[in-house]
Amino acid sequence: MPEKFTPRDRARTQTMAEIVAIARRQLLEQGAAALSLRAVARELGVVSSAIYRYVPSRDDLLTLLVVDGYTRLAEAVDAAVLAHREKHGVSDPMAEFKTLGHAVRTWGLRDPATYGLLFGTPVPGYEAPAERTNAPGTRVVLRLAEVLTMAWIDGAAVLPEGSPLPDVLRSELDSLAQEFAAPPQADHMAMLFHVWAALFGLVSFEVFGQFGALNKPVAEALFDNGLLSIAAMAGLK
Amino acid sequence: MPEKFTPRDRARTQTMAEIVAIARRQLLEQGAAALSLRAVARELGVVSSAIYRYVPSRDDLLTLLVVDGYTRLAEAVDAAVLAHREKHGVSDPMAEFKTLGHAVRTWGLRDPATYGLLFGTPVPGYEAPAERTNAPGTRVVLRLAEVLTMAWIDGAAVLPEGSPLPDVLRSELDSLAQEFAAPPQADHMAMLFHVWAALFGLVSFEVFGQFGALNKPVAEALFDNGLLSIAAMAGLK
DNA sequence: ATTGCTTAGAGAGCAGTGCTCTCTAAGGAG
DNA sequence: CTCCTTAGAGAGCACTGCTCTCTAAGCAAT
Repeated sequence: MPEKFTPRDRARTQTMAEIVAIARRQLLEQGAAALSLRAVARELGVVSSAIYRYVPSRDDLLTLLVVDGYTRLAEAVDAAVLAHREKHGVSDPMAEFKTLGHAVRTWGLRDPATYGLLFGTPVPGYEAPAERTNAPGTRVVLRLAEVLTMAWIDGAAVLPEGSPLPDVLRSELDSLAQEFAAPPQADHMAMLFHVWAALFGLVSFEVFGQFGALNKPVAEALFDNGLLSIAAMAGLK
Repeated sequence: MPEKFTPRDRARTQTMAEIVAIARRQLLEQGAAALSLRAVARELGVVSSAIYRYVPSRDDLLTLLVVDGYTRLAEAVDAAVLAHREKHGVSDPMAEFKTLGHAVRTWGLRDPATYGLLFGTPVPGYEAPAERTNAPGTRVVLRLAEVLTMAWIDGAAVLPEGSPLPDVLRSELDSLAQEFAAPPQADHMAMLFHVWAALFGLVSFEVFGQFGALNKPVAEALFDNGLLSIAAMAGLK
């Protein structure tokens, strides 16, 4: 089918993009709570009621920004990891893990408000529609899974032994492991999850300022050290 | 000095307590964003301008709730750990660590809005005044430090070897370690920090619903397993 | 080309918010 | 009893999200 684009269509998608751009800037500069449809409309040069032609509600604007944020984060992470591979080959999972971790941290520190929107307190009364956010929202975990899985396969990482998983958990994780190409089993899935949570715990504490003001080089060194501990937790050397 | 309490004084502190109680309930039921001074005033049976006699601003109300939240969390954690000690003695740091972790998780799941206020996205434009929040805000870490430190001292936990800390970090952490009674050195402080971050990463992911809807027994088992991995990271067996 | 549906935007309006101001009445100390 | 302080009332300002109705322009079919 030919799919015509009338001038109106083009104007619409352009206005839409402009709205997201304006909202993103306001989010960056003033935080999520200060994000206002009226302010966006004002900046767009349009009366307040008019943006409701484009965005049905404030929550919907947030969803737009959530999707946008997940996508940008995933792209930053992918770019960092792939650039590393480009340069050093795929043989160093530890280095790749560190690269991934630092990419997440750097991105979060650069845009704390969006980071908070993605990984912080959920906006009350608002639930991100899974069908729109799931795909972009899982890209980083999937990349992390790829890095760790490769390490586990080729022996660069060996999962430390622990007590066996309880059955409820094992069966759940096994079915989840099906979706991966190769050998990760339930134990690997559990560890992947813990690494993921620990990494974001580290980043969140720093982005959200949970421990007062650490000066930059100290914070960086601490994060670096944290990545090493997390890697060790996963059996990665 | 005699410190008289006039009827007015008593009425004031009582009204103050009532305000916090109402706000807390509203926070629990509708989340931080929906917390409104006017709503609190309404429920207090007073005209909207009147609560400004008690609370100078909305942000200040939030501070009140932050302090209140930190205190309640710390009390829940302390109660759990101390109850465990009461029952089993102080000889099992692993069990104490798990008790502490579960206490944090349970508390967070029971009052997600307050948990989010404490550990989630900071309210933009609002900075918790350190002189009021620091003391209650550090109680849980200090308890965690106590548990781990005891384990490190009596050999129940042995810090895994890693690459030495960079100097900037080491000196910073060493001076921080001064504040503790006994042997923890910079490496221990770093690990304490990572354990703390990993624990809250785990809890936050669950409280904030970062991974869709896991059914309860699975989530519990996963968390349990996560605690084991974190403990292993700290060299705790 | 004219008809007729769809759309972008304007404008007014509602109910709610935080916060400030002024005024009244009661509390309490000298 | 006097005089200062305080709790609360009430009006008002500037802002929010969102809805409604109306006008003018886009666009497709006849």
